[in-house]
Amino acid sequence: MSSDLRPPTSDLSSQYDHAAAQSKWYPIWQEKGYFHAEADDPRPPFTIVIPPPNVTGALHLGHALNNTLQDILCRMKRMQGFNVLWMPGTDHAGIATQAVVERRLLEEEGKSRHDLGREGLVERIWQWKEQYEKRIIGQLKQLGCSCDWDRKRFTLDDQCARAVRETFFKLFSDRKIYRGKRLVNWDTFLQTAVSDDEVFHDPVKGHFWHFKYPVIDPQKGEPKHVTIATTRPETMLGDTAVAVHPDPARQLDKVEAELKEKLAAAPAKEKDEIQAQIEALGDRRQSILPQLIQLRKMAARGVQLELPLTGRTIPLIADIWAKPELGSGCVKITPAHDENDYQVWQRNIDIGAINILNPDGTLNENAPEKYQGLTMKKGRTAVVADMEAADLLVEIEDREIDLAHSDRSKTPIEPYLADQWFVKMDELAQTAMDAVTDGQVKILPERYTKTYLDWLSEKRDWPVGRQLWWGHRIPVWLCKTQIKPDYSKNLADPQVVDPNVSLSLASETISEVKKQLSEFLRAQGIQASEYEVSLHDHSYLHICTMSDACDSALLELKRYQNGEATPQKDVRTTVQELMRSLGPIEREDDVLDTWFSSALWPHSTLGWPEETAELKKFYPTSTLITSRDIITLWVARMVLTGVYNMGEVPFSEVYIHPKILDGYGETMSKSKGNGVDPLDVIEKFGADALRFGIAYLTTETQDVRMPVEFECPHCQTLIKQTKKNRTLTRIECDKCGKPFSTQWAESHGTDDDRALPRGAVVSERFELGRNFCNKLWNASRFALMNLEGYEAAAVDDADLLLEDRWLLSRLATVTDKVTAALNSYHYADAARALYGFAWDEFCSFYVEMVKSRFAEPKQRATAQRVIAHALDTLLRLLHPMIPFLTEEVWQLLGQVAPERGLAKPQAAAESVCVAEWPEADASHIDKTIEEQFADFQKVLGAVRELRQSQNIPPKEAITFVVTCEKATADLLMPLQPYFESMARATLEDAGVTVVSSPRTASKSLSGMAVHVDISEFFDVDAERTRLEKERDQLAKFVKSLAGKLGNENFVSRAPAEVVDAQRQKLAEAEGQVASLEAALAKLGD
RNA sequence: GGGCGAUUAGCUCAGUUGGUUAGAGCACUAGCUCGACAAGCUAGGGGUCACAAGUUCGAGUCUUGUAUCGCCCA
Repeated sequence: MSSDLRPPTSDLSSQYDHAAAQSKWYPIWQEKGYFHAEADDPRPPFTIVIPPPNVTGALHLGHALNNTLQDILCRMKRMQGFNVLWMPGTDHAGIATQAVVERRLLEEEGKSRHDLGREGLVERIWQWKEQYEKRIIGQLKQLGCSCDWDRKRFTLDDQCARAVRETFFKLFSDRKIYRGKRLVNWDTFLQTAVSDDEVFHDPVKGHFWHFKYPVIDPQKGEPKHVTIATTRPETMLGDTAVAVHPDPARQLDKVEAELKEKLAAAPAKEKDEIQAQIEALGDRRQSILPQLIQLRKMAARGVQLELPLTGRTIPLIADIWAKPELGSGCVKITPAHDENDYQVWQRNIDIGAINILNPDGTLNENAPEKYQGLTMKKGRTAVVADMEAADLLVEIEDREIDLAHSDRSKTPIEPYLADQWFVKMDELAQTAMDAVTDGQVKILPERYTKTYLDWLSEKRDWPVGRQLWWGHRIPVWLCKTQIKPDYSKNLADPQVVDPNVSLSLASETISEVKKQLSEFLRAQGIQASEYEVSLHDHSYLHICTMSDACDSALLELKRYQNGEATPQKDVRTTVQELMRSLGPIEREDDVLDTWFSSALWPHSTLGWPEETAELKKFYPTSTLITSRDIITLWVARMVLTGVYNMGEVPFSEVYIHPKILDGYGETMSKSKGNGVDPLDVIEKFGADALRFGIAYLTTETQDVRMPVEFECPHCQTLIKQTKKNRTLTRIECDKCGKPFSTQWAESHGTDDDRALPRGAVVSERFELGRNFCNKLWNASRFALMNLEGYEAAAVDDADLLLEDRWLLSRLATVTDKVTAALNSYHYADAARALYGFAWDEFCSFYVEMVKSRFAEPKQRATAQRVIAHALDTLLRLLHPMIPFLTEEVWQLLGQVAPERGLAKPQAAAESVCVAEWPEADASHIDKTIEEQFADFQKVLGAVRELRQSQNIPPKEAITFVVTCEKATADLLMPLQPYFESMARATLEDAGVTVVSSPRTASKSLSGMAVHVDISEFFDVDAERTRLEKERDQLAKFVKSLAGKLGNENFVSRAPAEVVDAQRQKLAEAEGQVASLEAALAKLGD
């Protein structure tokens, strides 16, 4: 694969060309099949399933983070010899995608989904999906992700559909799927229920209307009206009761006690306010309590109220939801349109519930005729006006209301009572909790286990139906039986949803229907195993189908019912019977919640329900890397379905990574205009820089703030993104004044805006990665330039110089550190270790020191072998983070040094992708060598510092001596050439007694002192100032140490080694002070 | 309202079980084009570790409280 390479010579550019490397290597990796995993590969498997990105839109920086982290792990594991499968794919993201396509349809063509019809719209969404899936996959490839593209899946593809159907059928057969009435968050724009998780709350300015409801036939002394207050007056049309607290006096006591407790604990500035509240409560005892007690008695008597405007009467009831401490103490109850009122209804089932809304948010036939068809907003105005006209409006207060909005359409949510499909969660949730508490699934960082367990422990049933067209259609047919069961038995209240009760009670009565149905279906060639029937609400049949053939058969039945077809003779009698006992049969229109299909992702992608070789080999997967906001929605549900379908958890570890925020600490999103397209970063800095930057900032505790800038496409000036300018469609450059368009223009701009050149959004935080890549590139160039004549051979330890041993020792340490860090998801630690080693040790010292050795024929060969080996190891360690650069250099290195290694040189792998992951050679780790080298570094640093502080021009050669112990002197003297080349300084002597020139600038180090001869550059004042400053600093340190050691408590209670260490430090520091004093004395006046 | 997390240099962040004079990158200052690298090199300035109390011989690190910010859940 090296045929198309340039020769590795010095004509390589001094800037790393990331674009070229990216476009060259990715296709080759793919052709070579490095990313493809086979089930019959005997090596141990390592599997990650990608958190499938939504096909809603292109990937943003958060995805880049998520996928980079996965890729780093996959690439390392691949090098470690695992059979790595990274399963890629995308998510159909039901509601989100349909909403995007619908919005676009409306904006661009002025059409609604109803204009297109179900098939037409779904067709459009498929087109959208194709377009964005392509873009997303392109982005992942640009990023360097080593996914097995031969196995790409989509949550709505045939394979996933099979898994979904199988799972649904299994759940249905296990009686874990039921249909119930629930108050849902109704999005009137999209006309679908949205889950709680898709709702956000926004405070808006609103009002509090106080209404009077007349009491019917009040007894003497009883009030003629009951006052209630509401923020949503139009819902009164659906009221079914007014509630008063069952024990208002005790409730007031309770509230008062709580307030007093709060008062005692409250900080001074809040005390006044709480005190005022307590007093107000006291007043209420006088003003309102007697009346509430009276109302309570009236409720017990069964008093009815007149519900104004409707001609209905509603009961006054007693319920704890009424708050005697607030407002009038009474509350209207609208069970079909308020969560709390719904709960009241559950406790007082007789009051019933009245749904006054149409799916489109207008008032329906349950409202009085004059309001029907009005929107809620218009209904509100009308109701308020009519109440006022009837003299039943008491007052209007201003009030801020926390209003629920749909995350998808951004319109207000209407609570709405609707039939919904649910998955029973009690047992399923428990299995998912057990998996984590047993330690079968480990969540990292550990604190997120709490999020997971807390959510599951609520065991709330999962509403899985969505009134959408884009998704897996629920495979159920519904119809009403015409056979009336005998309800003379004492049935549970039909309003209470309990499928088990209904089922057992009514089972006898439907056996007849079931028999007819199975006869019919058998005649159509349908097996009993292909469908499952259950009874709902005593008279509704739910037929869950497992096959398309079964659906066709039922469709045929529907056609008979509609008179569109006539049954064959042989089934005619059966069909006639069936048609007598069944009402019209309809297929469920709803589709499943997207998370239903994503929940199956780890096993559905591997072929379940087929028992595939892949499933056997790669399930359970190894690890899941995802972001914390879907721990509950996705992770928990994958565990639950994994255990349910496979009998085994889907993965053993879950790593939750941080989130990328913008410079203001806000989450990035397209809708805020502060998103960053990874491609912009890749174009400007390169994929390697992006990846390294991401790894570098992926720490365990913190989310990451990333201030972002627009880059002017005309002059490359960076313009800080602010909350204000991020939603402009065009910006004029601060510097060149020319306008450019922004990403906001794509969705909100005019054609004129979009015609302008686009300003990329980038962040200077990726400069770190770019600079690092460039540094490595140049260090590699240096090595390549000097490897001419390289011959592989075993290197004898005796031939290694101090710097070689030091480098190898450090390399071994770093190898261990990086491996351990990556294995435990400490990406930043790994990145920082590599950055520090490569830049500050390999480049700044080893490369500098080895320069002179390349000029020495005798030393050249060993130096070449060591540097080739070190570079080889470094490339392998860095490859998971910066795959393109490392591959580029790996190939170049392979041309001049095809065989590498110290003890036993071996042929290098054909690609760094498949090279072996380095193992630290423990025999190379040598603390003594590292300490000795540190002495050298200190002396070199002192010389450089003195040179600068004395303003000695860099070109001037200087001489210096070092006072130190003999052993140190023996170490330093042979390093003479390095002082020469790295500080342009000659070490003339070193030892216990050395003769220094009369005029020196000195620096004292622990156990050593460096004296630079400055006869020719002498600046007494500068030197004195510097020495004094240093002495004062040290004196302070000495004082603090002496104080510490003088403290009897410290000496007696601290561990001996700590005390000893302090003593040693003190002695050293005192020595340094003395030598500084001496140097000062030598300066004279 | 409940839970989780954060607050360290102008900015973005590290700082392992408490133990040197608290680190890095960017930005800043001064000097440097020496054949790997100006996206660079050398040196330098810059911090009361949010605030308060406590535990301890010793606190950026542990405890409690306060303030501010973020996220999740109701």
